[in-house]
This record gives sequence, C-alpha cells and structure tokens, in this order.
Amino acid sequence: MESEAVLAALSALAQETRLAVFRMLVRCEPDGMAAGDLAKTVGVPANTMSVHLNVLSRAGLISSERHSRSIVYRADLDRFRALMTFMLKDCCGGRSEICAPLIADLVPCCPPKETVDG
Amino acid sequence: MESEAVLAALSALAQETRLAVFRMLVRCEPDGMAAGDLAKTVGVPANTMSVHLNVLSRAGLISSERHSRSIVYRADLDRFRALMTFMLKDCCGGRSEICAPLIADLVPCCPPKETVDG
DNA sequence: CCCATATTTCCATTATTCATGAAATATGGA
DNA sequence: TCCATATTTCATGAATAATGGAAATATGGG
Repeated sequence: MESEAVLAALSALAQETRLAVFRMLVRCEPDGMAAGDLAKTVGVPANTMSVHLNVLSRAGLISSERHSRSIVYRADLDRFRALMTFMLKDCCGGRSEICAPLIADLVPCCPPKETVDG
Repeated sequence: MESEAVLAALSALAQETRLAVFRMLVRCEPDGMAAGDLAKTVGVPANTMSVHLNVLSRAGLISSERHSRSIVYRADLDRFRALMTFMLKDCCGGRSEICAPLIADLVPCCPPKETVDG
C-alpha cells in the first residue's frame, strides 16, 4: 500500500461519522447497507452521508453497488487489511518483539487457520 | 480504547509529516529522537515540527523527555498497539474468519511467543 | 550575568474540511 | 409521461488545521 493511499485511508477514518459508518459496514458484511439506511442509523442528512460515503469510497475503504433504487455500500475488508498491515509492519520493522504482544492479543479472537490443528 | 481517543489518534496519523515522524520514532525505539533532529530529518522548520509533535503527544502516540537542552521524543508502542487492536477488533467482531488472513500475514513477521513450539 | 543552543508559543495567513439547503440525477411503478 | 423514492451534486458559510516568521522560554557553559 502506498503512503498516499495510507494517508487517504487514515484521513477517511479520522472523522466521527465516517468511523461509525465504516464500523457499521464491517459489522454488516457481507450484506452491506443502503446509503439511506446508513444516514438514518447514524443520524445525519442524506446529502451529508453521501459526502462521507464518497470520502470513504475514494479512500478505497468501501465499495458500492446499485440495487434497484438503493445504492448498497460494503466495507472493503481487503483494503482495510492492507491498511492495518502497513501500519503494523512499521511497528514490527524487523524487530518482532515489538508487536508480538499485539498478535498475541488478536490470535485468541482470530486464530490463523494454518497454525490451528486441522 | 475510547472512541474519542481513537479519533484523535487517527487524526494525528492522518497527516503526511506526522505519519513520517511517527514511523521514524517507531524505527528509533527505544532511543527516541530529539525534536530538532526530527525537524531536520523530515525537512520542516522547528516550529512547525513542534506543533505536529504536540498533536501526536495529545493523541498519546508519543511521549517526550528532556535531555539537557534537547527534548527527546519516543513512540508510545503500547498506545499504538491499543489503536490497532481497537481497529482490528471491529474487523473481527465475533467472526474470526474475516481477519484471520491478516493475522496469517503478520505472524511470519511477529510470531506470538506462546503458540510457537519451544 | 551573558551568550548560544534547543524548543515552544504567539500570531497571521492560507488551505482544507464539514454541514446542509436546494437542485439535479437515477430508478421503478402506474 | 408523471410521480415518488433514493441518492448525489452544487453552492455557500462556518469551523478547523497547516504553515512559518518572530518572540518567548528553558538549559548549560563561561
């Protein structure tokens, strides 16, 4: 992931409404949610929501697909993962002792398939 | 980590100079780097750097300690880890299949001590 | 105390972001 | 075609952030 894209993604998430929207969309995976429903749920006018959705889209964090009259938005988990990986690789930077605790923190929640007995 | 603190941290990192500074400080752990050296390295005036360092400090991502005439800044890896954990817990959200690939991606770099054969 | 170094604070300017009413666009039904 | 629904785009004002010159503060050496 390029540094420019990382900045765009961080900027996109560094705003109350957009962070709430993104978290909501992550929880709604893989169904997604329509723009109007997001506006109602988060409590902002439709046009304001539209602007925020556009920011998240340009940052590559969400995608959209028209379903009849609605436009359904979905979180792009691959992109989000790429962002997290970028941030964490800095943290590791060849010295695995630094972020091993983070991995240890996450593994109970998300065991990597390969290392779990099959 | 509180949502407000998460927003402050994301905002702090969502700026070119500050992201560069933070990455630099992570790489300089545990020695840290003086404000003036950071300004020279990143290529901004000392007063501009001071403002950015203050933003990162208020977000809890860095700490400072005076060493004689210099003020040495260090990355707060625990805080950074807390931020990453907050972001990733959303991603998992009870459905571990979502971010297991991210863990798999990171584990080669940072094997958690407990699950590696001894 | 006086000076040099290191950093921060103050201030003004410019740039960016946010919010929202109003208008425009896209879809589907009668 | 006309209408209702869903969403976006446009225009504008308000708020916030970024930058850097100049001055202020803190430290250590003589």
